[in-house]
Amino acid sequence: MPVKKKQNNDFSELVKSIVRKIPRGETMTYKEVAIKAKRPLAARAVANVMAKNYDETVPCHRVIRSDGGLGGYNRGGEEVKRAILASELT
DNA sequence: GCGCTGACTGTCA
DNA sequence: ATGACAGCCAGCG
Repeated sequence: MPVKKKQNNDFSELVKSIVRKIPRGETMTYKEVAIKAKRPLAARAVANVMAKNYDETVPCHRVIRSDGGLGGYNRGGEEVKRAILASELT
């Protein structure tokens, strides 16, 4: 019983493309991604794409909230975020 | 077609 | 600074 995930639509791939473009060590907020995805108000939809349709090709951990929080990938704290970033930076 | 939900965001109290 | 409310987009029942 696979987890419920969204289908791959243009929006999903678009969002994934945006996140994929994020340089390692850098982080982008859902809002920024949504804006680049031509949907400046679709921060939630972006989050959904990651949540239900996250790909290994998409470093969701580089996508954070506007508050500076991680969001839902690790849900631990900025420390975890730094750990991941540092890990890929290695 | 309607309503709910979600890894969200911004504003008001 | 914290809590609550409303708004937005997309998918699913």
